[in-house]
Amino acid sequence: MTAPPDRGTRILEAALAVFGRDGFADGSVDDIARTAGVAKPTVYSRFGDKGALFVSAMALGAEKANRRIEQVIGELDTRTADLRAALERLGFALSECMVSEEGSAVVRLQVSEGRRFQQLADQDRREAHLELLAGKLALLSSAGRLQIPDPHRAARQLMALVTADAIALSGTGTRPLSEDQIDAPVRAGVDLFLTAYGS
Amino acid sequence: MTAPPDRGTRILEAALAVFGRDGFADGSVDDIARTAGVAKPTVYSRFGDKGALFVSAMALGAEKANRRIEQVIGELDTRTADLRAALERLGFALSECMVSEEGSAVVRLQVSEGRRFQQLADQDRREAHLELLAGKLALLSSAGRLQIPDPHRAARQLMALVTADAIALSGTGTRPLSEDQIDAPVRAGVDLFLTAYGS
Amino acid sequence: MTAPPDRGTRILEAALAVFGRDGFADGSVDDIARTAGVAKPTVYSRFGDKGALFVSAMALGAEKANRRIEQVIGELDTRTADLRAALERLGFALSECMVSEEGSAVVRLQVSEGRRFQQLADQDRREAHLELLAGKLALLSSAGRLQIPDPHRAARQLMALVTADAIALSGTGTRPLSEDQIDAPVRAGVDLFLTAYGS
Amino acid sequence: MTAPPDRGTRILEAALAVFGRDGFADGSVDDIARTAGVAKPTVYSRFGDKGALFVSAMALGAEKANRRIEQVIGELDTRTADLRAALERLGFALSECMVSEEGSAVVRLQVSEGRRFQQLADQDRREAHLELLAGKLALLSSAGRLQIPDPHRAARQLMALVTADAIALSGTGTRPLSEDQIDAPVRAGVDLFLTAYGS
DNA sequence: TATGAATGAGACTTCATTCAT
DNA sequence: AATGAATGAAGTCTCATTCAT
Repeated sequence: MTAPPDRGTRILEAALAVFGRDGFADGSVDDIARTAGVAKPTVYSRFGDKGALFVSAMALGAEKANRRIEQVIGELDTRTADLRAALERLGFALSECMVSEEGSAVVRLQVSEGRRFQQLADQDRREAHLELLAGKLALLSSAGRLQIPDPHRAARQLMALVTADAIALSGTGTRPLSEDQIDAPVRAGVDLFLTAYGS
Repeated sequence: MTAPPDRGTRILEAALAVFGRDGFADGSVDDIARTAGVAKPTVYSRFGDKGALFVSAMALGAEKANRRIEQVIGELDTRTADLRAALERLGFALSECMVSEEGSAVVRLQVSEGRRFQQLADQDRREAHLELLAGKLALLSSAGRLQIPDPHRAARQLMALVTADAIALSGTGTRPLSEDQIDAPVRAGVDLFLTAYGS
Repeated sequence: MTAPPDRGTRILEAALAVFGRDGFADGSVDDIARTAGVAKPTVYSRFGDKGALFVSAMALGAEKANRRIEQVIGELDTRTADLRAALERLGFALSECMVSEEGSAVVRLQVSEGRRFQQLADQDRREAHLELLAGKLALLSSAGRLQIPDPHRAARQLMALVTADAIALSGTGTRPLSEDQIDAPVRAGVDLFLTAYGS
Repeated sequence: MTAPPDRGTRILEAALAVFGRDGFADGSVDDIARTAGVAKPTVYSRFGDKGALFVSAMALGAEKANRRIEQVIGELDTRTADLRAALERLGFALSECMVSEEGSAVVRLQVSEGRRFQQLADQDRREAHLELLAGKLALLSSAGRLQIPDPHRAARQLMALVTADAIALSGTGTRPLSEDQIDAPVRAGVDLFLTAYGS
């Protein structure tokens, strides 16, 4: 299916892996070039300098993470019979996005390097995701399954309720979580959400 | 009032400032020593090496942050007439803890260096804070002001609802927030909380 | 005649000179790089670290010294008319090898760093030299010029007799010797040798 | 018997041990002070600086080594029935002096630091030892047991013959020797000596 | 265009040496 | 006289970056 990635992509993937593992300052361009199987000057001629390479690599990483989140939200079936179960599935999947190896690496790098590279903020499509989720909730409200006066606000709240604990408990992906450590907060969050907004 | 801090403390304060500004890898011991007004070997003879210095500095930073959070939670008056206002004040104050210059620096460093320095996890007293908050909620429940079957669970949820947006919107303290960006989510969070758990 | 030596060789020559002058611990890589006319990282990328550089430099030094000794022994003419004179020439030359600037530097470094760098022992071709000399003595014995039951043993003895004093008197190359300080022991040594093994 | 050594002596012993183990450059004053159980400034106030301390420590070490050698030579019984055995015993004992832990350490330091500290040459009583041995040989010659025209010269030769191999084979005390590696050259050396000078 | 080799700058760390007590 | 703590200087090593091929 996937064609063998070209040089540029290979470099970005390598950069993402190395920066994700070692951080920006400790991730070495040498290491990246070696991992990508190219010579160092190739990296420089393609991407300028380490900072630009980092921003490009993060664009790739954020893109992947964003797509995954969008897919997860997209899969919320607003016409399901069992709404609670559907919301819980959404919550599990979102938590998984946050604590997964790759997902959490991107988050960690955004947090730790957000100050130095303000551009990283532009790569974060959080607002878009909330918009998407708000749309779903609005549909559920229209259908009379929920009573939601402000869907955007509800979307933010649902997101916070189902992901906050996974992030905190895992140390932003640093420590592995048991199934229950993910499940319990999600179920509790959905429960609270339905209590407040349920019809 | 406060006596001039001794050398050891001055070094830790300097380390916290420098690491908070530049991160662990890019924060230089030279810079820390200069900031503390001591010679570099003094730093080494006191703290061993850069990693140990970092852990010690983070202990100081976490201690400060923890104390502040504990104080904020402690100030929640469970016998207030206006419960909503009291919870909102709590939410504002907690958000402020997370996005403040020093508080967010500690959080960023915990996130970015948590992998390299697993000890940082031990400095995080999140569970203790939640216990404290759960106690307050249990009191409110006993007093009939709220209906809370599981106070620990409710504490987690309240914490998530009132702080998640401030953290996300500020880029973990990286970008300044308008008053409203803090207030609105807090008010919404408290509202949801009271809707679900209110008597 | 000799082409300008390449970078690697220049570095090794410089290292040998610096280590020979200052010892391993006090010989600085900075100094070596400057002497070789290259930048410090060039040294590191070529040779790994200071220890490996030292071992490589010693390999070069030992190689030179060994070749010289082998040549000296090789030049012993077993068919000469004046055997005493030939053996004395050999003794002078060997002594010269031991107390010469470069030769003694190698010896000093082998002695002082032999513990830390056990590999240095492998660079010492003393046994090979003795084998060579033993062969010559065996020839002389076969020709009836000497009566030598055990040529290896005799080779060791001759070597000891003609070099021990030069080494000791010069402080392993540390102090200059007068002609006579070299000549007298050599002559005495050869004399003893011929007295014992002469036909 | 021996009173508990005073502070000064304890420092010198410690210095000798540390320098002997690590060399002059790598032997640290900190380490010496710790080993001696005193504070660093005590070392400085007593001995001036590291170089002076080294020279003093070497004086102690050389003194010990010299005394031992003098005792060994002194024990050569010129009226023994079995002269060969007596000379061999002398040779073994001298070899042992050269390759023993402490003896070889002193030799290595003299070799490696002889250039920097020319004073070390004055601590070497080699000529005195040879004089002592020459006296013994002269007695043997007078008694008709040996035919020695020049006792000083013979002393030098005997010394070289019986110690050179032990020193070379052990890498100046760096590598352990088997019994035979010491014995064989000594026996061979004495044999040669007796062949040449025996009556 | 891709690379092997080179470099300037700077980081961490250690040590001999000295104050202040 | 002895010490705990402090420091200036220096050394090894690494890295982002650039020539020359």
